[in-house]
Amino acid sequence: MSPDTAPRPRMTRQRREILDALDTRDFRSAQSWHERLRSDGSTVGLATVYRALQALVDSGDVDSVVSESGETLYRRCEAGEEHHHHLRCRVCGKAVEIDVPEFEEFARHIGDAHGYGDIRHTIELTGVCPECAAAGRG
Amino acid sequence: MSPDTAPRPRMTRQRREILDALDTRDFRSAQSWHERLRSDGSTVGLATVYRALQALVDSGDVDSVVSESGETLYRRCEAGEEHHHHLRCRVCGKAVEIDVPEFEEFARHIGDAHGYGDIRHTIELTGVCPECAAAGRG
DNA sequence: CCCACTATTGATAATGATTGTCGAAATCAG
DNA sequence: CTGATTTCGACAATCATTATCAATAGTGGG
Ligand SMILES: [Zn+2]
Ligand SMILES: [Zn+2]
Ligand SMILES: [Zn+2]
Ligand SMILES: [Zn+2]
Repeated sequence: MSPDTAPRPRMTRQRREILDALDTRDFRSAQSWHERLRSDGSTVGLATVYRALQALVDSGDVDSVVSESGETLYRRCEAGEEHHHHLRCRVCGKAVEIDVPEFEEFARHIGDAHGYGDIRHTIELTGVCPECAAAGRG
Repeated sequence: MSPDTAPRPRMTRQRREILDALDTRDFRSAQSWHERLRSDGSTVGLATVYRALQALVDSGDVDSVVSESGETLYRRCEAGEEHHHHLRCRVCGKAVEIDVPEFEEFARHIGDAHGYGDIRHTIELTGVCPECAAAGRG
């Protein structure tokens, strides 16, 4: 019942650094982003990176996918909040955004046909990017 | 250099029990299958359940998917080794097999267009099944 | 500019799923 | 039946992620 004043987030040095690091276009784990930040001179803590990434996912500024091994990978996307999917390199994480026009409607139909509600879908393509293939990392 | 004789797996009481338990049609975590086995009177160990499920996935007899939370879920499918996808209840795990006709070819095209090789794809639909919705578990 | 009030940080402990270890028990070919 | 090997299972170890909590640092007012 309390007015519940919106708690506006503070702009801290750590959050600036994390946003800056996310400037690239790869899917990486929280730990990987943390390593990169540290190697770039930041002293940000791991827990802070996890918290910031989670917040960014919630606000729609960052996309996350769960890898085959169960790790969560994060990436700042070009499409903003718009719904889209990815073709991601399994080796280096580099991703391009794709869309699957026919599928969005198809998913709803399938759900209806089986009486399932609140349908969500996951579509991810993975492969080995040209660079990784050339480097024999495939 | 050694002939490397194919080591055929032994049929143990535990493996029989696990295969029997998997007779149902839900996606469940290894821990969940283990609980069910124990509550049905089995004394099988958790590690054994993990090992058996992994082996069954490798042999193509069981499907696995990684849930949103990163848990791996297992299910014996009707389609055998054939490639297919699922519509799964996020609450109880019940799943139906679906196919996504045009997508298989589409995936390859997208991969080629971006120079990515060894393309794999994941398509999973999740929702709340009629039973779970009726029970207010949605 | 200084203070007080909190949100945030970060080192570390805790959690939870999964995998590794290793002596004991069980399978199965001979 | 018997011995060589596989498999079991209790438990420790690992790995990603989350919770703790005292210390630190934005922010808004004076
Ligand atoms: Zn790559
Ligand atoms: Zn979509
Ligand atoms: Zn259900
Ligand atoms: Zn497919």
